[in-house]
Order: sequence, then structure tokens, then C-alpha cells
Amino acid sequence: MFKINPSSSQPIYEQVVSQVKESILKGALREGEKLPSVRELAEMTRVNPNTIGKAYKTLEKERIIVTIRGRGTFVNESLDIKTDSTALIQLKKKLKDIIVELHYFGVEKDDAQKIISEIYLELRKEADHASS
Amino acid sequence: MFKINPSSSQPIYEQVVSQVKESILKGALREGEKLPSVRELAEMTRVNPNTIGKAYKTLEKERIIVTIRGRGTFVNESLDIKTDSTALIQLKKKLKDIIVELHYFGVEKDDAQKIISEIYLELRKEADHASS
Amino acid sequence: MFKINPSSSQPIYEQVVSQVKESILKGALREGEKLPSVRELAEMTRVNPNTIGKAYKTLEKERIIVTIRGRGTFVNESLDIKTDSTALIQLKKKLKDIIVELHYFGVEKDDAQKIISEIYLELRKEADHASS
Amino acid sequence: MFKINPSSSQPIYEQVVSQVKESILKGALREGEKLPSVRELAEMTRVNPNTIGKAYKTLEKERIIVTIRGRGTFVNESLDIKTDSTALIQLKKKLKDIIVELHYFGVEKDDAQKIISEIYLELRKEADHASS
DNA sequence: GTGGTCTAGACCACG
DNA sequence: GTGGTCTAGACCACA
Repeated sequence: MFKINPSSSQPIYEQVVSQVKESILKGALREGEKLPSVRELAEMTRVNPNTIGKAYKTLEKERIIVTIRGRGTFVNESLDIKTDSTALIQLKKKLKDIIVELHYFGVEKDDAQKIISEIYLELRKEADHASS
Repeated sequence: MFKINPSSSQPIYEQVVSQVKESILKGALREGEKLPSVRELAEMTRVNPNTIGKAYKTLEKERIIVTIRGRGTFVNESLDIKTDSTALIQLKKKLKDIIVELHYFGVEKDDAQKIISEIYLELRKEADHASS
Repeated sequence: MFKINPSSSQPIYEQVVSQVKESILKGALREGEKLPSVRELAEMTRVNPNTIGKAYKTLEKERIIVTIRGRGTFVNESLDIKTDSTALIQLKKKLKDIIVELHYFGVEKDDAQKIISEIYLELRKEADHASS
Repeated sequence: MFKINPSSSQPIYEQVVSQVKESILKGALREGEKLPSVRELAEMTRVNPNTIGKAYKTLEKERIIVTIRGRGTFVNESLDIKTDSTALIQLKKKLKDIIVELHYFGVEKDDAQKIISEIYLELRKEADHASS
């Protein structure tokens, strides 16, 4: 389910955070559903439990998941839309950087839009697959 | 010209790299044009010269700029399109992560496409301004 | 009557302790009045009976309630004023921490006093409501 | 400067967080001033560097301090007022709990107001002492 | 030099 | 059983 690349420059805990978010978006994890325990996921991914714990803590601060004492961690049932404007501005900044990078690969506006569409298609396809 | 945020999570040298690339794309830096020397830019941006040096080295590896001993560093005159497929795949991966993040801000496909368009518009506008 | 938030950072048993104390203060629970049994309250609040048991034990240690074997648990009829000075010092320490926190929300002395007044008003109002 | 009680029930990193906030409020730490490095403070307080690091990270997320790569951590120069309403509600909840606790020590409204005043006086006094 | 990440292993409170 | 905290020690990127 979760694939970790320990030699990536992206920190392991961020990889976990990303993949949990992606799983929720795809529907592989539904609202209210229980996540694997810290220890379980640590064993599954061959990662230190503290690292998984850090990822879960990060997700909890973003209100993506909630932890219930002694029971485990669950996908938040009332996933509200975030409104942290500075975070959104940072995201747009990152997007701009990527677009500039793509330019040096010969990818201009139309191609970029196509790539975006592909990504959404990909996410949607896996979501349909999960729900069927 | 270059605005550096030393408390950003993005490394300073990467900020410099990004802004040089962006300046070229906008036309603020033309092909063949001379860049400020490491020391000059370091002073302008109040950044450690080693950091600027690292940024220039990075740009040189990507063949965006070339340094001519004793003359200085210049924007590469024959900017060819990069074909490093693994780098492109990494970029798409980052793009996917950003799209997933945007989802939690309520930004879905159509809005994302709009944001992309806005970014291109913004880059184009500044480019026109630079050439006039 | 008792509202438990299992995903709060405050332990469930402490939430129960707090709410029992608050109920007594408001008059919803009178001196000598019988409390629900551990099992009853556990079912009402959908909480593990061991957790309710721990809350009751804690309240008993503080002499807020007394348990009479075979009869049940009751609000202590002779609620005397506590004189544990170390406990009081700890409370003041917590109060100081909260005041420091409030400062970062722009809440200074006068506003803090107002908030305190509001809380007493709130408690008093609910007490009047309970006695009518 | 910082006094840590390792046997307190309050986590060490929270003690550090509290004391940094208090120091800023008192003026012992001014805006823009450099904090001790993680390693320095760890040695001063006889605490593991990771624990100090966690405290600093927490403070950074709250925008109380900023870290500048390779240079250290500094008190944020533009300390804006926080507006996280849910956090403020939680603070008021804690305040209510403390007021209920105080009741069992015979501390009612007027005494509580006095205690608050004393705390502000105490903070102010130390602040004046620091600035003189 | 700085902070950031990760691991291994331990202890604890809670339920 | 769950997650939370802490330590010790290591490695790394950045400036």
C-alpha cells in the first residue's frame, strides 16, 4: 500500500504524509476509516516507528487525521477545506517554480495543462478502481 | 532584482537558481548576457558568496549558464531543450504532490488549470514589460 | 449530561473529573446526591468502564465524592476547602502559562479579567438555571 | 536562564516552549534577538538536543521564532497576533477548568481576579527589571 | 558552525 | 493494545 524510498531526498515522514493524503483523495482511505497503527505501518514499510509517528503527528496538525487515545488514528470525518492563505501562497510559489523548470524541458502552457489533466485522470482512475 | 528570503525552508542557493531561471524566461536576462559576479551578487543579496557560488555551479551543471575564465559568467547562448527523462519524471511527481495538496484547499481540476494559466500570464506579462 | 471528546488531547478520565466538578459547582449535582454507577456512566458516555472507574477514583482521592460499598457513589456532604498548598501553586503556574499564551492572541490584562468574569457569569447562570 | 524540571508531568519540550514565550513577554528576549543554538541550550539545560529541537520547531510553527539556515534561530521580528479561533477556544476551556479547580480551594471570583492581577504584576515587574 | 532527519531502544500514560 | 516523550548517537545539507 505505502511505498517508501529511503534514498529519496524527500524525507521519509513527508513521503508518508503525501501518500496518506493521496490515499484519502483516491478513496483508498475513507473518512472515519482507521489507519494502520504506528507500529504496524512501521513494520510494513520497514521504517522506524518514530518516523511514522512524526508523519501521523504532522497529519494530525493539518487536521487530516485524528487520533483517539488508546484506540488508534482515523481519517477525520469532517474534512473541512483549509483556509491558511500563506500556505496556499507557498503552494502557488512552488507551482511557479515547477512551471519555470518545465520550460527548460520544452514544456509550455498547453503541454503543462495536458500534464495536469493527465494527473487528475490518473488520480480519478485509481479512485474509481478503489470504489468498484 | 533578486529577492532572497533567508528564513524560507527552500535553501538560499535554490532560490537563486530559481530566480536566475525565471529571469531568463522573462527576458530580464538574455542569452549571452553577463551575470553579476559571485561577489557582486553576494553583496547585492546579502548572502554568503559560497552560497552564490553553489547556485552558479548548479546552473552551470544544468547548462543554463557558462563561465569563461577571467571574463565572468554568461547566460548560455544555445539553450537547448533538456531531455533528462528521470528529471522530468521527478518534476511530474512534485506536480502530483502539489495537486494533492491543493485538493485540501478545495482547489480541484478546473481551478488548478486556471491557476496554471494565471502563472503563465504573469510570466508573459513581466516578459513583455522587460522587452519594451 | 456529560460530553466526552475522545480525540481531545485531554485524557478522557480527566474530562470526566472536570465535568463532575463543574456539575457540582453549577448545582446540577447536589451534596449527598447519588452519582450514576460506573457501568451506567460508561454506557451513557460510550467510554470504557475502566476509564470511568479511574475518574471516580481520582475524585474520591480529592474527597469530592465518597463511595459507600453496596450503595453507590455520592457527592461528599461536607465539602471542605482544600488546603494543599503545592496543588494551589501548580494551579497558579498553569494560570500563568495560560496568561502568557493569551498574550500571543492579543489578550492583555483587562481583556483577561473580562474573560474571567464571563466564565464566572456563565457558571452562575447555569447554576441558577439548575436550581429553578 | 531556563530552568527545566525533568520530573514534571509537563513535557520538557513544552517547558522550553513556555519559558521562551515568557522570556519574550518579559523582554528578556527581544524581537530579532538570537536564541541559543539547539546544542548550546541543550548543554545549558542538560537536556537532549533533540528535545530542544522539538521545542524550537514547535515555536517556529507558531511563528514565535524563525530559523535562518546555518545561522541560527531568532525571535520573530514581526510578532503578529494569532487568530486561530479554535486554539483560543481551547485556552478558554482550560481557563474554565482552572477556575472550577480553584473553587475547591475556596477561591472565588474576586480572589481569582486578584490572582490574575498578581500574575500580570509579576510579569511586568520582571519585564521592567530586564529593560533597566 | 547551524538545524533537519533518522534509527534504536526505552519508559510512560491512557484505555 | 495505543500513541507520546525522551535519550543517545549518527549522518546530512546548508551557510
